[in-house]
Amino acid sequence: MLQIARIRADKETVIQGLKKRNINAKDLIDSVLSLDEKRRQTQANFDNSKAEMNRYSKEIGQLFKSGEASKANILKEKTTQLKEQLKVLEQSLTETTNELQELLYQIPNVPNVIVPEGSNEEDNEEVFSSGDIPDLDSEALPHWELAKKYDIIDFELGNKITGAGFPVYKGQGARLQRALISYFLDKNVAAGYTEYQLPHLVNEASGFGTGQLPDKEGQMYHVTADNLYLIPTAEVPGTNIFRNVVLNESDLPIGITGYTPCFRREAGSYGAHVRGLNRLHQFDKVEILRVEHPERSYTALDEMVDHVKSILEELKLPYRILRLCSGDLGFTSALTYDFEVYSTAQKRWLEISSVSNFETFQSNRLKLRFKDADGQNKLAHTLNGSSLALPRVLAGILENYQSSEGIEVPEVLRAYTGFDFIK
RNA sequence: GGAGGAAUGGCAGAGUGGUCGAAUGCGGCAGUCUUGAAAACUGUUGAGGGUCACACCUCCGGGGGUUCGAAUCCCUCUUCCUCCGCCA
Repeated sequence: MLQIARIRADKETVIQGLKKRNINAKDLIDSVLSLDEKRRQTQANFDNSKAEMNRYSKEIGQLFKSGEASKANILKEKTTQLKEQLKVLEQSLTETTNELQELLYQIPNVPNVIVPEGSNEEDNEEVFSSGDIPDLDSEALPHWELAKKYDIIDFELGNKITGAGFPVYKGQGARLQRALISYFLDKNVAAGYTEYQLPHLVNEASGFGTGQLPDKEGQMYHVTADNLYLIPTAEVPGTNIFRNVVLNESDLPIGITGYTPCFRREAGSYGAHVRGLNRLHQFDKVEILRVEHPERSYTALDEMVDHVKSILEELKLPYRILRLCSGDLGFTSALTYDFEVYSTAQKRWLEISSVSNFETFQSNRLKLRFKDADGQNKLAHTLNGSSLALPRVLAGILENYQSSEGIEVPEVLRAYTGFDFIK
């Protein structure tokens, strides 16, 4: 959520920024500003009436104390009309505030100036690529075939137990998964992130805190009996640690990492793109998350990108980094880098990480602040990224490391898996 | 799951209808004193809205209600504690 103060002070920059997202926000911003004006006016009216009422109450109290009950009762009668008026004003204030809030919820984050203009993923800007795409022979298999051949992932069993999109990892497949999780977490901890184990279900307030609610309600699994939601990403419980928190400036920066399963309904997804591990209802992910001083957040973003890079270098997978264009940029993000690994057998790129700076967009909604040197409370910047999403990394490993002898385990993982080859 | 009790400022802890945004203690900050520090003393110390700045308004777990007036009374939800039951 954008700060109303920013819109008030810097209306044109906001409109220009949103134009990049192909949004003509002028009318929306104008309604926001006029509603804001109305809200403040209503607030002032309410406050004045309330102040009057408070004066009456005080006076009545004093009259009762000094035994002048009849005088007090006369005053009491005077308050009835005022009371009615207060009720009306309060209702109007609530309505206006809510209306304003709803409009603000509709406005996406203002893209950073370096976000390239564009309408869809075609316009994303490749900023880096690394690793050779192996020249596989014609017998190269896509990962779902490899999974079957080596009996390491059982999609049908998942269908039986739960439904489509809930694969079962078996034997070396399961151990490879566990190895990846441990390896990612160890890398993150070594880079200074504090490891957390977070709840996999969250309440409504947390859903609102990170913006999954009310907009994307249909994307989450909802446990209606207890009104809890299965997390679609560790970002939700991880970021809500900081809901309604005032930090000391010296607490910053904060870095957190955690492994969680992620649950996504993916309503409306189908076809070849959801084949195998490409798109699942349940998958594993290790997340990194930072809370930063506004002056440092873009340095932090670069650090995060470099960190994820180093993981992919160690895994020796062919990958590229994209700077998302304005049309592909997420609602809450000001700047996002996507990491994609090349799926050699499918001949397509698979997104395995997305690293974003939200600036104050999340913290404004969360009320995540820090006390600066002058004792002022200011909104902190939040960032997060995957390091990494497991299924597509696994797909990348299976496909890129395959040979007639089996699937070689990337060297860095061998200490974790305890085996060098999947045969 | 059942029965009781509780939730107040960074922490501890008073306050059971009327100048209570809230006593007191601890902690934090500033000052006096000191070569420096400690101790002692003095002052200060929550958040949001609003204003050029004041004024003013809101907030005592969340939501709703009663009342001229609510931290205080009522309803409801949540969380914590004690006891019973169940259980990895």
